[in-house]
Amino acid sequence: MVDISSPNYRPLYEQIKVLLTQSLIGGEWRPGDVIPSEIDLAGRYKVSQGTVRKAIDSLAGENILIRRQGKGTYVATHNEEGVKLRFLRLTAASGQKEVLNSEQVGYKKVKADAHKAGILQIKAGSILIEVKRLLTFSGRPLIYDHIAIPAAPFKGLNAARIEENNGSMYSMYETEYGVRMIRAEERLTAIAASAEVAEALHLELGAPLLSIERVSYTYGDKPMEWRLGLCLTDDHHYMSELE
Amino acid sequence: MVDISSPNYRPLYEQIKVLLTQSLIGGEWRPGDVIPSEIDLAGRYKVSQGTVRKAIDSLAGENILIRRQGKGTYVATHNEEGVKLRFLRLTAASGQKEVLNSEQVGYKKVKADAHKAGILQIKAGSILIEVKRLLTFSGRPLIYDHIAIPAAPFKGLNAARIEENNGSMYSMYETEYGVRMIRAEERLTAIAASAEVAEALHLELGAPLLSIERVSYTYGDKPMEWRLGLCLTDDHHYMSELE
DNA sequence: GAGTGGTCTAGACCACCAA
DNA sequence: TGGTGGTCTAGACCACTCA
Repeated sequence: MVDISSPNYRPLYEQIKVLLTQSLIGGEWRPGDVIPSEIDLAGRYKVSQGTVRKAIDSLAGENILIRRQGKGTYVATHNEEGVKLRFLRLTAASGQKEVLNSEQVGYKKVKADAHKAGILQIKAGSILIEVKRLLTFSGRPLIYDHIAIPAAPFKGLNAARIEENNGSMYSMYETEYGVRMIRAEERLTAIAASAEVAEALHLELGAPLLSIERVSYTYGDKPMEWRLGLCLTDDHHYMSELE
Repeated sequence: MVDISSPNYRPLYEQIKVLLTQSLIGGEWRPGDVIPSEIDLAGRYKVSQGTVRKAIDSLAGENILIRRQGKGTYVATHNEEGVKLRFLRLTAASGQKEVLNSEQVGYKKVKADAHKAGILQIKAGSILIEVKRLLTFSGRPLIYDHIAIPAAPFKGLNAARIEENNGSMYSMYETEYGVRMIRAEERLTAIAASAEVAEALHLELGAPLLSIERVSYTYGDKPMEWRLGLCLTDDHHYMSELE
């Protein structure tokens, strides 16, 4: 029970939502786990099942939890088939399903410049891990990716580890470090290919490319990854749904 | 009341949702109107207030209805400040607010080719209205727009009418024809500027542009507008939220 | 104060799943 | 068969708006 007459009143179900989120951050339930049933949670927090239900509904709507009738409520994960590429909006113009492959072309640790430090909300000069890679779709190189993450939460990460995970960064973050990305923001522009990228993607200098700058956020809306993808879009496009 | 043992069982609130949508399509409640209160609707459909509430919640989540505590539930509209440019994802890199202006550079009626007819789900050869225009942001030309809509639902539309509405197409569709767009899909690619566009946007031939192909849908997910925007993105970007 | 949407509860029953 | 989430109801009370 909660004091309803408090000056900074918040609906009960929102408070429950915060408590659930804290259990997720704290690692009580990890990606892929089943969380306790609605009735159990109602008992734990001393509220009705309907209130817990509303909190879970909200988290399920944000793709943080997944409900499965008859089985239980699960912590969402990037590991399952079908959800693996949840943040990838690039699809073939033909609609064909494609085979993705990742080839690592660079790995280093650097000090964060002011720009990236600001975006990732860390101190300028903190250590970043930066990865460059080439993504091929059905054998054709299409994306030149540049990824930066703070080194601190990813202790022990190295180039070989990424290779082992076959370039599936989000799976690796979850499985090995318990860091789950819940949402991302992307900024798209059209640019002309630089020499470095033109060579990697087998293009002419100055060819138009789709530039996708992405910032990914983990629980509590904390930014955890910066990414710049330069994409060839002659037979692919970026899909965006407006609602 | 509804037969729950029917073979093709659907939750009551979904059936209510369909009934509400039909009233929207039929024009019983037009954009900007207040719909009856939850209690009234519960009485009309012979269900509990909670069931109506769930149906309305769902429609509100799709931005089709808007709830205002203490006042009532409204049919969403593109006419209000703040919602006017709901589908415009292009923002200044600086984050500055901008003044938009539209200059019409072309207006004609044509027969639909197979491609557009397929997209708009009309017969090839049907009459389309096609508009070309130049959008300027704070005085600078940034988007070269090409718009196509079926002529049939927009009887009496002409170039002057568009000018009167100052290029705000979605407002005009609603206000003058009762056609409200509820969602859209966009496909983005990077292309090189053609001669026509380069001249309009004061660019060099071959400069990289963001190409945005949009299909907009009205109630019942019926496609009603095709649009191709070619955008200069040297100091603007397209924002996309991934969840 | 009357009317609206917003929250919360308690309880019944249904649909789905696994053992 | 028992446990889970999903639907539906009825009723109480709160917060907001406006006359």
